[in-house]
Amino acid sequence: MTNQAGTYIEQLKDNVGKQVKLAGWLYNSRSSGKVQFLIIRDGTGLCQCVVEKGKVPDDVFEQLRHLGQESSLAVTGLVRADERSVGGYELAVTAAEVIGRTEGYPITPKSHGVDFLMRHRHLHFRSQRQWCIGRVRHTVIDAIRRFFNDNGYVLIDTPIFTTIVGEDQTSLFEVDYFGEPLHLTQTGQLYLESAAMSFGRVYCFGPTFRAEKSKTRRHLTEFWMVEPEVAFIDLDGLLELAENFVSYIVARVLADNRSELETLGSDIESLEKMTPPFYRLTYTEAVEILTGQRTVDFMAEQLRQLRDQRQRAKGGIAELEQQLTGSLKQWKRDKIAAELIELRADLAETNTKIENNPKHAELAAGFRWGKDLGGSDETIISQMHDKPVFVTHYPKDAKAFYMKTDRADEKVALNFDLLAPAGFGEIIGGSVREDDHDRLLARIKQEGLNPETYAWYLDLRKYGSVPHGGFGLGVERTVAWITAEKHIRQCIPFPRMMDKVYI
RNA sequence: UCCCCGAUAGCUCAACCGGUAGAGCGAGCGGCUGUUAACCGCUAGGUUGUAGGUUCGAGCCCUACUCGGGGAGCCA
Repeated sequence: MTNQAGTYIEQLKDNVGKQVKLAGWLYNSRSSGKVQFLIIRDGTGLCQCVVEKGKVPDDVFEQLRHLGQESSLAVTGLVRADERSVGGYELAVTAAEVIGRTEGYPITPKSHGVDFLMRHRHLHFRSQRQWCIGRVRHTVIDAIRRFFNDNGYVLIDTPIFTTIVGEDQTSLFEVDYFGEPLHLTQTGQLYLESAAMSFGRVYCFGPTFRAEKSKTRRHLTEFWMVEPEVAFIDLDGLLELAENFVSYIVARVLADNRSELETLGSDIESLEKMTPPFYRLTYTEAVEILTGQRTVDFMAEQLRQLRDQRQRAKGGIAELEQQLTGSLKQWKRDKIAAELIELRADLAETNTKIENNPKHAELAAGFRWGKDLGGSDETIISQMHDKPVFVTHYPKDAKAFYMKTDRADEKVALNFDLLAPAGFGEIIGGSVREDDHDRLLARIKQEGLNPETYAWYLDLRKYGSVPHGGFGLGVERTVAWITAEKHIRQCIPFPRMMDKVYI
């Protein structure tokens, strides 16, 4: 079967003045009696198709007038540039053919709740926002592969069924593997280390599974992670690699998906500043900031701004309510009622932030050296910076057994997290790996892990051990940060969350 | 596992002190030759999450449960 469309919407700019045929779905339509405006999407973009009475057969005009949202159709017409149209081009329709009629499409052009949209995920894809995010995700993944492929890295596919524990036993999904318990991978890193001793620079890229009982906007039980691993590298080398890598991804999205970012409301100006070097803080410095006056002031200022915001919202609501008590035309009342709903939703969100602010301030102030940084602590640090922040040298006891101890300060590990700016939080975690056989063995025992299971991993330290390290970047968190999407469940096609799989 | 919030029309939300449940969008019909989540008129659409309780009377108060949202811990 040949493509029924002669032309895709993204090609319209090269076809001005020509007659073309488009095939797509009816995204929205407006009618003005003798002229109709059909917004059609075809996967490559949106196009306004203008249907004038008399320019098409009367029965076709009538059929289009009653066509439901998301009906599929093919339209033929003349391409012309018009500032008033989405995308700047429109089609003056001369012929149209309905392919699949639709009645009662559930997702309307008005707002919907998260749960409703998730239950209609298979249809939600068609919405503008999801379409934009999907295209950004595509670019992010392509940029990830290109960066490593162009810089001498070899792709290694690490297993999804694993016999080893990377992070924490409790966060693993167990599967019955012909009667034997195995686990779904939570990192490819350990396997990757063995590959790094062969190829030097390697990376793995695939789905990762974590059974953490986390119900937050930055958690999924199944997510995609890319992990490079490099032989003969130190912590500074890793930080440099990570900042070049992240900067490259952002630059690619800015180059390939600018209009999507605009539609999504991303902060393009701020993304353009994402160039090396990023900020560097040690964990100890981060703790000093969190427990110091700077954070007290910062949180107080934030609270003040939130309260202002709340006051403004309340004032707006009161004013609108006052207006409603007067005598008004019905349409005016309705309009005010709609505005009230929006203001109340904003107010509720602001109230939640106000409620959380003191809790987070308290958590930060009460932070003691030795704990891992909490989500809210990361948020505070990242909110204080306009570029990503590396936090390095965490207490080794709070970190995984494979991380190398800093020989200059045995209390800390040679590791780092990368926090995306403006409150997005952690998108990368990485470290230099412990390359001393006896130290690693001791840590494995200390964690209560079985050294026999890790015999092969210990072998890597017996035969030509070298300093090496790597990191993992979460794809969905990166996409969420770049697209300014609040929840990472919107950044993966079919999200799997704690206790919740929709379709 | 813990803390906070919520559940009312297909969807998003109103309903003052407890007194017969209302809008917008969507659907259907009609009007309008440049609309931008178009607009205007009409029509249809409800066992207020479930089970109890208090009351002359419960969407509203009380108890339990179910489901959903946000956050903590943990993490990419």
